[in-house]
Amino acid sequence: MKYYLTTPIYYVNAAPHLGTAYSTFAADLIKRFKKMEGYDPVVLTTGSDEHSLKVERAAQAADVNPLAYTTKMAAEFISQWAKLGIDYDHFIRTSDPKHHETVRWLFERCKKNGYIYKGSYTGAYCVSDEAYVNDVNPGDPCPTCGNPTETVTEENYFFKLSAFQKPLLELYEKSPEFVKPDHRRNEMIAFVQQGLNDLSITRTNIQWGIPAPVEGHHVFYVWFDALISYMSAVKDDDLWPADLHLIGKDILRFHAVYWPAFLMAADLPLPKKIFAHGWILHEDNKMSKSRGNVVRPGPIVDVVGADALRYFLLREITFGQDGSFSYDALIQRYNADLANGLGNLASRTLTMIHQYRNGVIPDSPGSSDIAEAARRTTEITMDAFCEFNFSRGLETLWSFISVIDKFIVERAPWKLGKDTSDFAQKMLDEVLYSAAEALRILSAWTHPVMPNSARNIWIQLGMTAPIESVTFADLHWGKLPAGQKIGSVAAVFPRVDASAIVKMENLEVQEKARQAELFGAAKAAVSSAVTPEASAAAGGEKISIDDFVKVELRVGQVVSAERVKGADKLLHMKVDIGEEQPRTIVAGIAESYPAEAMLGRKVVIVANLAPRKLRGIESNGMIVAASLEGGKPVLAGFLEDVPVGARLK
RNA sequence: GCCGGCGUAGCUCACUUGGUUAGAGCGACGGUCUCAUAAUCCGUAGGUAGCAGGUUCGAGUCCUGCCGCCGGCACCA
Repeated sequence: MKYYLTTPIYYVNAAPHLGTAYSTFAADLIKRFKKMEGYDPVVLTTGSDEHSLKVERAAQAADVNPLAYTTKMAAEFISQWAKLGIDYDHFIRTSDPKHHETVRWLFERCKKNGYIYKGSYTGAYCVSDEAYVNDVNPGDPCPTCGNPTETVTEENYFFKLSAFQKPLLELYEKSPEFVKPDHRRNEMIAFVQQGLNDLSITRTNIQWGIPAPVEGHHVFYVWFDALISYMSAVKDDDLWPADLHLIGKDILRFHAVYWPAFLMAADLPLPKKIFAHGWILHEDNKMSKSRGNVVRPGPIVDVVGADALRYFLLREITFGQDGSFSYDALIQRYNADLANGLGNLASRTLTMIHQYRNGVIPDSPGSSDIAEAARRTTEITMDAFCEFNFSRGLETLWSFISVIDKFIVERAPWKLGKDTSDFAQKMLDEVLYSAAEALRILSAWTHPVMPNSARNIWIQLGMTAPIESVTFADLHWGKLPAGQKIGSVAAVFPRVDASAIVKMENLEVQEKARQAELFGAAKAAVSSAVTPEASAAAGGEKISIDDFVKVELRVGQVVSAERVKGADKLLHMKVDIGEEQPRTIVAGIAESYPAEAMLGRKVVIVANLAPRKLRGIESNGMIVAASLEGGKPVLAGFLEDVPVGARLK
């Protein structure tokens, strides 16, 4: 029976970091686990999401065509995955002609079934960026460049998402396994119950995208492109539907709502399961470029190996929840679990077999207590892994390790070795066989999580069949052949000390610089010292002084401020900017600035912004604040005292 | 603001439907063994189960209120 699973396809504007590596590690683990369960073939798809205006611009700035640009970026992912030892089968790029064909095919099917219509899309458009701005109301300032947006209407193709409210709710109801974990499923139900709006699925202002098979220039918009790659990758292989889409919680809605709706519209089978995992936090903070706390996997792999990182992430973090990464915690777990635990068990067991039995596995049925412990360990771990509860599964395996360690100490084989009586020698055989057999089972079990280290132990045990071919049927007690000659012993997880952290941190600095150069190739072509983000933030083009003076910035003083009822972020203020009446301004700053703190405060106001109603209150202007990605706004202010009404220019 | 979740030892978490002195791993401390990677093993310390009430013979477990944290939506950016 086949098993087809996918990672998200990764957007090529940023290099792989710990979060993307995490998704991919987990997918790789599940692939190997499913193989052990006996599924065949087990196919894993990953890839790159390459179309967008932003990519088009970045390529332009780098003075290369978009395909050349994204090829370079995709190559970075491919080389990272190689370094991390990811065993994927397909790397699908959305720029692949095969994918273009699939997208158009799916579009035609949806259209034939009556779920596509041409309509007009009205949205906020930023003239200076020449781009539609999503999730912004017309008249709001553009989030990228800050210029006011305009309301523009454009002919677009729409997907009738609204028609799928009921079918989706039925799907969630009938297939409780479709969205996992359960609380995510509940969120999706709540979201769909609120009603669904049709989706605009094409754009006319983008060149770098998949042309829609319609009159005029229309290119498919992100989700009616990226999602379909899961299908494109295996279109000819009879693998659809996917058994699992593994994703991060941030893109759940697209996978759990849009994607099944597209497929239903096209009358195609639905994926079996969408599993949303959590985020990796860096020392309890969300990783983001603007905070500069992004951790990359490469340096960690260079110092402690990919297996150690994989083990850490999957053991430390309950799969599905957010979790925290720190170099410190990594090293601690490495030493405690891998070096002192599994590594040491392998080392002591194999050394004793060399020492007392000339490197030959003794002939003994082993201890029945240990055999029973092994059986229960497999049973519990199997349940945990089947539910993708990897941390629980690993915990179970490690408690088995401690059972063996305890068993060895109780039987004291080093004493038995000195006792030549038959009884003692038979007992010694039993101890050594039990430990070795436990080790064989443990290495097979840990193979999906730590492929290289597990193979290492497997080979040291003298096993000849490739560990990749092991299935759970091979895990029964007693399958370790007596008389087998074991290999030479070498530490699988040498202990590391705090200097490893320094090494990783130093390498991280280098890796950051390397990636910045790679992904910042645009900067050389644009202008001397601007990064791609900065140039994008500046709108990608220069404006004249005339453009600037159109924006009337004035100093104002807050004369009253109160929270807007029913909104977390809104502050309703009256601001004196030297006019007869104070202006009414509603601003989304309440989370960082309580009303009391605003009273009397001098602020910078965009005075000639078109009025806009927010929660029923007409706002006449906007307060200038630094807006950090994912962070709270910080108000602009002055170091010297400035009279109310003064113009900024 | 609406909906949902969580709050148990220094850290990470467990405790099946309410039932004896609330457990585990890591970390700390003390001891032990010598096969082993200053590893293993044994032991010790450490918890008013967020706070306050209530139901009950009995509550970490059920109910209410409050405090704190998180997620989704709204809203904002």
